[in-house]
Amino acid sequence: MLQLTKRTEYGLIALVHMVDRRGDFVSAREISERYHVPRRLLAEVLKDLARAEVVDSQRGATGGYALARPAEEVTVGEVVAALEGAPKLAGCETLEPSSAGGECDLEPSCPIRSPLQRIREGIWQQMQRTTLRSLVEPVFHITNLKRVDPESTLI
Amino acid sequence: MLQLTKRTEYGLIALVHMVDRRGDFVSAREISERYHVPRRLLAEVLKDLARAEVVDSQRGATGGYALARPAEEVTVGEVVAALEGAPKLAGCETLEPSSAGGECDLEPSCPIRSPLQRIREGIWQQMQRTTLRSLVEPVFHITNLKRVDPESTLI
DNA sequence: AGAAAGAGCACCGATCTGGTGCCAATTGAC
DNA sequence: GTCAATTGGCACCAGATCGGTGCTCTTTCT
Ligand code: SF4
Ligand code: SF4
Repeated sequence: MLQLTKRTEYGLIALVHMVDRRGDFVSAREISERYHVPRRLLAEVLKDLARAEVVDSQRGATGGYALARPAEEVTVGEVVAALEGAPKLAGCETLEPSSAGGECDLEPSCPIRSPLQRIREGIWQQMQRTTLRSLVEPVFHITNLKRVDPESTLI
Repeated sequence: MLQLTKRTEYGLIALVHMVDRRGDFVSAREISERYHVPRRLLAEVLKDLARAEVVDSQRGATGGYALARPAEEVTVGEVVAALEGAPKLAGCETLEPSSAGGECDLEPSCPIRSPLQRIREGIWQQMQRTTLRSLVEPVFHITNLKRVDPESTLI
């Protein structure tokens, strides 16, 4: 449906909350109460982010989560990839040469396969050059855009 | 899941097939056999595209579908919007002030709402400047990119 | 010992998606 | 006029996905 899942949104919210708090472990409960997000689901999401080494996790009474890297080095694309897999846009794009083959049986005659991949590449790059820092401070985002898109109000 | 639906893919395939055939009405059956796409589903999709005035439809024995405008004036974004609604990326973005309100109950405290909208805007613009013509002849697409993105190999 | 936190896993209901069935209306060919 | 081919409209289905929860176990601080 060309829409991010709630899991990804919750993950981004949590990550933004952790920006500039390195070393300070924040519990899932705290975040869930702060933003009115289901606690258990958020925990599940943060677990996945810990697996992807986007955040560090600490167990125990005063445990929680903290950014594993500075906010400038964590991209939205990375978060999306960790929580819902690399964006595919079309069903045929096998990133890994997955063994259980036949994704789409009309690949040979499909006239839109490679064009769609080009579009997806653009979306992907946009997400990869959007960092957590640029989420919390829009200036960074605009700067990044300027670098590749001089005229912001096109069309 | 950040992926186009099969409906949209089938629609794009059909539209690409109609490029440079203005005035010639192509039946859903012909396209379905040519690309091995479910005939009934394709018909449903083309019906929606006809409603959105992307294609003209003609009933009867020699009927079918044809592009309503030249391929340079039909954008991928328009097709996506017609087949799965304008891309939202997040659940809260109400394009129309929809009466049945409460999309997301944490809007007031959500720290990622407006940043996500910016990203979505970028994706949306990319789809809107990709025309049917640029799908069938990649040169157009590259040209369009050049106009706004002088360095193609960024990152 | 006890409280607070994450890890793991299974599970559920609602929604969306891909796809089909069936019939009516339209139109051209014979 | 009749027939075949086509679109239009609607309902319906099975499977996948999504949002969310329950329960138990382990870890760690107090
Ligand atoms: S081969 Fe074509 S129809 Fe099949 S998944 Fe890829 S883009 Fe879509
Ligand atoms: S308000 Fe925030 S969490 Fe809710 S749908 Fe919008 S972006 Fe997502």
